[in-house]
Amino acid sequence: MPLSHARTPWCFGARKLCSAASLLLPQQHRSLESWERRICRLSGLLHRLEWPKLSHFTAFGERYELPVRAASILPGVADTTLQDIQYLAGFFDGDGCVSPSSKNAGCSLIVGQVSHNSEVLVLYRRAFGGGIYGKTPQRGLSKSVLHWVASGPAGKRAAAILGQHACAKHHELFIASEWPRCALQRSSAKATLSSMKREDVKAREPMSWPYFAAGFFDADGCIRIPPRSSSIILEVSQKRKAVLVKLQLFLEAECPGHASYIYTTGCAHVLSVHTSMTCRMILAKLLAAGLLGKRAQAELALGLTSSNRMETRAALANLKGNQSRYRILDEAGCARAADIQSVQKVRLRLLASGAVAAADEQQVLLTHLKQQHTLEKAATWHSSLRCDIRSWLMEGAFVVARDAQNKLRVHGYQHAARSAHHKTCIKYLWAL
DNA sequence: ATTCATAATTAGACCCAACC
DNA sequence: GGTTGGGTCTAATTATGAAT
Repeated sequence: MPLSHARTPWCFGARKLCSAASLLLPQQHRSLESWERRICRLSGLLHRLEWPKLSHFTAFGERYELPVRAASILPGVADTTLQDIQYLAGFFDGDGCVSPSSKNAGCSLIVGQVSHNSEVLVLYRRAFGGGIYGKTPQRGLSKSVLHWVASGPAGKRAAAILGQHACAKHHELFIASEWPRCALQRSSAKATLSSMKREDVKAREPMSWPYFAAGFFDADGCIRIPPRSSSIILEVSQKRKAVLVKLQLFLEAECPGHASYIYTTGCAHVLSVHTSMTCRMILAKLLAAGLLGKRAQAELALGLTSSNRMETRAALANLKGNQSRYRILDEAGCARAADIQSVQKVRLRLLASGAVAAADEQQVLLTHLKQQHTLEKAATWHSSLRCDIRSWLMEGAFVVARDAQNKLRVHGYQHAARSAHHKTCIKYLWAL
């Protein structure tokens, strides 16, 4: 059983330890290289931290033991509302996968989702049957993942129903719903599926708020509060540009006067709405249409004011995945970024007016500010890493294997003497 | 306001195999 | 043939700050 924070003496010492360490090793004197070396070592340790396999998850206030076996009797069609189906179709367009099973015997529908966002998987099971299974345990910054799988008759029926409402994957769903019996035709169906996944297929027209709002946005959307202003930005990123174009047309019709942009980054396309008023309107409509996974995020964003900007940004970051956990600027970081931008503006103005010497002075200042910013960001990253590793070890995570470059040897937290284990870990953290 | 670059997580695709 | 439970690999996605 993991030690509780309230009772653990190590936990009481954690903050003191951080501050004591910073006194012993004056952080302002550390070079960027030194920070990067320390971050690299801690990241190595972080990526080897694993939680015990998930035995259950909770959704809609109910506890579900894993695996949630496939239902033997399919749910009735009448049990699910049209809005639910549209939502699930939107979500499937965003995060679903049509995949032939081994030897092409059948075709399964799969939706994967991090375990804290498992409500949607329960919705799929309620609507179409199928089962919910654990996939990967939580390791490092990667959260544990669950997946809903519907195969056989359940899969076929789900594909047929979802296919009527999906805009991007309706062809794939149609193939799954009509999975052939003949082996030769199955091979060809598999090949067609593969080619569809690679191409930007023609998106179908019927968009609705439950589809976009809830489903598609829940799966593929992003709510942002930029570091330098109290505004909201909504983004939807997709490999298939055609879907985003349809979405843009839908928003134009639904939110007159709104401004959105589609730009390409790498191999994906992003639809971005950055006018705060429009974003608020869209968020309100999304909530009304049954936004589920990002409901808390949307509500937080709608409560944004100029006075609670930093708290809202931090709270929003807590509700999201860990992709950028250590890159999010704190209050001081945002202030530094704002300083850099204002000096940059002054420099450009001076350059435009021909005051080259003064502009050069600003350039020197700018370089200094940027260096300082980089250094401070690294220090914050390092400090967050230390705190995370410490608290995750206390919550029951264990180190899975020994790293070739890393001299530390830590035994599984579950099996080793707890205090000895913690002393080793904290000694290690102290040494960094 | 608009667009871009980037990092890291995660989704997706493709496996396999045991079992019912 | 379908269900369950895993695995791996990498492209896609999600999220960010920052440049223009």
